[in-house]
Amino acid sequence: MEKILVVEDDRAVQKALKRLFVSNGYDVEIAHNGSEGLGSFAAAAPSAVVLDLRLPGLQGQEVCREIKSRSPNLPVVVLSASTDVVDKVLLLEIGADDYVTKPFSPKELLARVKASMRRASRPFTVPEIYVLDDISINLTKMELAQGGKPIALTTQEFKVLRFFIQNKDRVISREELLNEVWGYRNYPSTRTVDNHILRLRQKLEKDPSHPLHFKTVHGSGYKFVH
Amino acid sequence: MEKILVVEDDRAVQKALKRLFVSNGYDVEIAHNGSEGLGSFAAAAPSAVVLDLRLPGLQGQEVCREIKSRSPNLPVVVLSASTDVVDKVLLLEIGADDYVTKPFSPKELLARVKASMRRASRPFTVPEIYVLDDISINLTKMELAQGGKPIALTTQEFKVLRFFIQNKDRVISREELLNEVWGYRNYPSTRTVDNHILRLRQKLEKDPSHPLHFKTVHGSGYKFVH
DNA sequence: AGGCTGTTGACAATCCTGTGACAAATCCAG
DNA sequence: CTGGATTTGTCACAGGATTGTCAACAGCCT
Repeated sequence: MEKILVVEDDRAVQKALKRLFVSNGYDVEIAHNGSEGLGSFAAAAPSAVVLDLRLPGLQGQEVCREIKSRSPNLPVVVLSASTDVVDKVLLLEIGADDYVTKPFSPKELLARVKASMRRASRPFTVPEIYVLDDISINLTKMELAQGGKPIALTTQEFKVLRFFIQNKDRVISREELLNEVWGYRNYPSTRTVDNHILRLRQKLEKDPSHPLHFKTVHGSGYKFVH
Repeated sequence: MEKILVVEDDRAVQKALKRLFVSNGYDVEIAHNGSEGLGSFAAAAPSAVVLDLRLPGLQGQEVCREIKSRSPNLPVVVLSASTDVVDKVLLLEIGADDYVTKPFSPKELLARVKASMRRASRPFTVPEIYVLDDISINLTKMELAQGGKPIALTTQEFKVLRFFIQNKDRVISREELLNEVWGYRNYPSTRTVDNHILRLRQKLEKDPSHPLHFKTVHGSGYKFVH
């Protein structure tokens, strides 16, 4: 069974989190402060960490940084009070995978933890440069080129493309795509997804009306094949 | 949020159960008698049912049997007075997953309900690729192939196929299939099921008029064998 | 303001599904 | 065994749901 480490000093929140995760089939390990958290992290080998940024003693940020330096792929979801200035740059800097502001809905927290674990468990390492027919896709530089000539993709288009490459052969529902690429906050209509697929087809497929790579799976979503 | 259907005529017990489950993070639907229970069961799509065996009107046993015939995997936990002769054979016969005798401790009931839900949610592990004669069925990619050539299945057809594979050797009634594949909301006619079986036979059987895998069990439903 | 991006809504095209009708098979009572 | 009743197999079709596509709009950054 997958184990989740909860680092949190507030007893009431501890209890609520424990109940939430246990009732959803996870093991839970509780740590009351930062140093205890680091100890448990080493001893318990959790699959994910839920970390309150406001901790007595060793600061939450430090704990996060430390965990991430030792296990870069272990997902860490951060809790923060809504009054805190949650700076995305800070979160990025300390290596958090996601964050939730208190008060949070249990469902949302659970969804985020699950999502981060799913991302982390994807061992499929995608090469830096992915070659699709005569198009080369540089996933880190966010550049595409076809026969020496660059192909322009917008940021969003690129995110969608990358997600499809990372999940090639798997049927992706519009909902999953919205969750994973757009994030939980934004929820544009599903029509948006279709349009992005349309643009990717127009830019990447030889014959956009008979796509070879971006297949539609009627009633389910889309699938990238190669 | 997971919903629990409580079928119980005693107001006091209703209240206690509702409090118990709600305070532990579940949704609760109350039905006061058997026929109401069956109605709620169809409408509310609960994750578990707590059922008092002593009901006015339609007997509790009948309700349990009925629920189980429609959704064999839905956990049903039975309440019975301690003076009742609780026969384990009877419970088995009507399909109950567990039982608790009154007076019961809330903690124990909760634990049993949770346990039965956990058991039920454990998905029958099916290999990712299922091989049926010369057809390979990739259950995650939603792809079928026969001798290198792909076989096209619609989403609905695929869902039906997956359900049969997951329940191989078991006789599936049309009603159960409608519940499990189509969902509680939609209720197309049972003729629909026959047509989907027909299509699966045409696509997957060597001789569709003499099916080797999708057997019909006259008067009961269908059975997938392999 | 002006250009670029992302999103939305409308409409058409396409695909899928449920339904009913009839034929075939099966069951059952006599 | 036999005939009628019930259940199932099979087909074609219409309506509905899903998707492709386009144009226009809103938001943002410069």
